[in-house]
Amino acid sequence: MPELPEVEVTRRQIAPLLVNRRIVSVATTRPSYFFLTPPRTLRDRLLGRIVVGLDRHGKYLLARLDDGQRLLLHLGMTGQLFGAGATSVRLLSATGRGSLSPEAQATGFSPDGHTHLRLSFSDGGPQLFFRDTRKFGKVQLLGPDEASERLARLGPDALSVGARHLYASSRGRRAAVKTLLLDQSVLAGVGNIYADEALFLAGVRPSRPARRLTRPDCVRLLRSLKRVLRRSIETGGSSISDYIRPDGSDGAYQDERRVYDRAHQPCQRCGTPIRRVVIGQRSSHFCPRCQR
DNA sequence: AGACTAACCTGAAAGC
DNA sequence: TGCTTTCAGGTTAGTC
Repeated sequence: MPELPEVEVTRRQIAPLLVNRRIVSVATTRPSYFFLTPPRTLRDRLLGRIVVGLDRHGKYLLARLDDGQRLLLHLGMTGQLFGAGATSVRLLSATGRGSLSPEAQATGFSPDGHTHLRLSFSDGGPQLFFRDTRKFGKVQLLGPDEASERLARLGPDALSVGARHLYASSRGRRAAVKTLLLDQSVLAGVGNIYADEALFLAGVRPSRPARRLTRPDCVRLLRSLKRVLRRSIETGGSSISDYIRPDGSDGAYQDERRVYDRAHQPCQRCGTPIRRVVIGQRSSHFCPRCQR
């Protein structure tokens, strides 16, 4: 369940392991739909490249390469990026690349049969691993022109979108507002946990038809959403089912959630038991009294 | 176009 | 105890 905050925390922790390093070997598991770009092609086109930056849009990570290609990574449900196999941290810092945090070394992760991608670098430092038990994650290499085309399917990043956009997108939609928030082509980055949390904070019931949102509703909803997302990034994300940070530690936002996975427990604001319903094939949690 | 469904995958948890 | 079923979730292809 990595959503925007977990992906952002991952981006920040993994960037030092990737940026300004030259790829010298690419190891993968067998071809599968996990590899939108086949392993062979990946290897051919990644060897010798230097990563010049690591960006995020919604739940996607995009590694920019020195030849203009972009490596797109999606963590799906259970994807984890981590570094390991450091042979010389000192070498890295000595070459002026910035030092890797000590935590980045001892991750508690270890490569196994679910580790689908391994990158090694010319400095002999830590390798980068992409592990994904359920293989809902994605790896795709895009040419300079393909990247924007691929991202065009996504709406603006949830952290940078305005209430007007949400209001406009909600017009004429009979489906639940919860579904709207989860629609990555409307806004990118929101998943099940933060949709529920934002709706609670805004006092909006997840089942409300999107077209019934007023402008003020949209303002409150977006404000709540950003607050929840920012706070989660601050606390390292939610470690609810599978997610742990690249450095191996747990996030802490799960301790702050108000409704997600709290069915039958009292609402922290009014004491009414939290309810769970299914909307758009997703479990949704809300307070029947605080959310209308 | 929007709305709804099934499929992809695996491990944990619940059911028997 | 041990086998079987159910469930979770992000995305996409397919159908109406």
